[in-house]
Amino acid sequence: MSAKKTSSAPARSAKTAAAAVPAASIDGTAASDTPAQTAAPEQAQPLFSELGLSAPIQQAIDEMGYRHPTPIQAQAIPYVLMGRDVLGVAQTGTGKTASFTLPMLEMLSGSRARARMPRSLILEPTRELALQVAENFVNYGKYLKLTHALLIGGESMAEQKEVLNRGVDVLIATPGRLIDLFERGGLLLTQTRLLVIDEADRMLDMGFIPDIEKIVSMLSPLRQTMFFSATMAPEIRRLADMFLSNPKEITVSRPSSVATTIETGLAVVDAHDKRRALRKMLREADMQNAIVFCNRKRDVDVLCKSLIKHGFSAGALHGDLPQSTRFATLDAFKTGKLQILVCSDIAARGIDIGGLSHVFNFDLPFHAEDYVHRIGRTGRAGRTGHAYSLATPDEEGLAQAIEKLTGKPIPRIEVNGVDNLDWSDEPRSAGGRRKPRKDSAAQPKSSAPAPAPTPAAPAAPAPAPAAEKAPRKGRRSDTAASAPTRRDAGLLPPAADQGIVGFGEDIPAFMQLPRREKTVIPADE
DNA sequence: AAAAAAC
Repeated sequence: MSAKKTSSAPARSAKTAAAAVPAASIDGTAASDTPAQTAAPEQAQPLFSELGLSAPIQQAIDEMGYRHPTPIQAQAIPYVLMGRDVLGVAQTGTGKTASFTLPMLEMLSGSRARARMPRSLILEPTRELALQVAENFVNYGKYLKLTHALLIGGESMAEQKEVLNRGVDVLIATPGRLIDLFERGGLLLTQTRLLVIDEADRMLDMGFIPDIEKIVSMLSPLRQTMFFSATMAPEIRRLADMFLSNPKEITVSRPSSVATTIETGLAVVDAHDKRRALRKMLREADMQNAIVFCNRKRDVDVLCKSLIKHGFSAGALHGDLPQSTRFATLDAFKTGKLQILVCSDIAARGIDIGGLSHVFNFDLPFHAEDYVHRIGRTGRAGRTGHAYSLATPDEEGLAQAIEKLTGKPIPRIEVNGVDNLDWSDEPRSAGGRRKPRKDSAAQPKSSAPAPAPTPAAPAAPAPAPAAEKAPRKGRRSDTAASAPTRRDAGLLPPAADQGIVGFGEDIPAFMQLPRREKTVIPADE
């Protein structure tokens, strides 16, 4: 497949991209996620060569060193090739992605794409997952002349349109951009006969289902549909009934229940001690690489900066970062250039990183099920994983919800060098949810409180601090004396990198507050 | 409460 990417995604080593398909054998034992393979190794395992894939695809599989399909692959591929709808209940790490990419390549290899009419469509909830699927197509389609396009937000639409105009065989998309482009007339889905809805449970959580319904309604009812979800909640079942017709249902479970392959621990500390506690844990862990989850994007930035400041090799990943940074950071982590990935729940599910030794929860997740997804990033391929969490004394409820869901208590652990607390302890810092900020030096605070940074700040014509209260609007008309600019027309965001101009010495205090992207790390010791 | 996803 000649990879026509609309993204500027960095090249990926075959090893990491192939991680969705567990290696057949590394050290003599089946590096499998499935009980079928570990429980009955003496049983003859199916071979890829028996699945009816043609020579170019088989050769790509061979070259990547795979001989045995995973259970979901062995079960799904024949049915997909038969033209059946498939309902797959499987998580990442089971080889799910190749269970649809391989037969899709086979079915598409006979003919060619037509302009603006993709022949197949794969829907993914996040851009990172979309990229991961695209890499799968590149790897397995290397001996086919098929094209694919990545249709995701955050990147140039013109470029994506151009690729679509030339015609693509496989379109891999996140819902927002797909609908956007469709509504602009850049896309026709009438010829799309293969549809994959991946990570359906997550799409549901993220509120994508109306979008998915809309997209499905654009497709021909003659299509073949593959629908994947990690769980089969009633709501998901209802969706499956709506989108699929007489599907072959395939369920594969992951053997790694939390207890057996992941060692867990929970330390209760004061909020002020969290970063110190984490550093201690990071230093004392026998750690190859680690993901650290935070509940908030802001905290991801703060924590990552702090870790770097303390000499750790860390990078940040969350949805407010530019797309190029997101892909580059993930790639650096996967290839070992970064040891620690600090992220939001953007990476809690789906993203497949081979050989991750540790997961840390800097915050306990709000929803217990997210805990399971987060720590499921480690403990793969037969190795013991490690998942350690930090909690504050007021978060007993979150911990209990997790223990109830998993049916296992999380052993309490203590971190050296910080106050190890108990649920009954009072938070050290009084004053409710917000910690009192000790950032006096960084922020020039005049005796009068700084005005809120709302451009709409209405009449406040105090004489002396007049300049301080000047709304941004005034600044614009000041700088753009005569000719209105695109920025004035609201076509461009306010200049981010150009310092503050137009005030001479009298720059309003609020404009000197740190910007979001210039994260200030509050003191923690 | 938070995160993700379109400009």
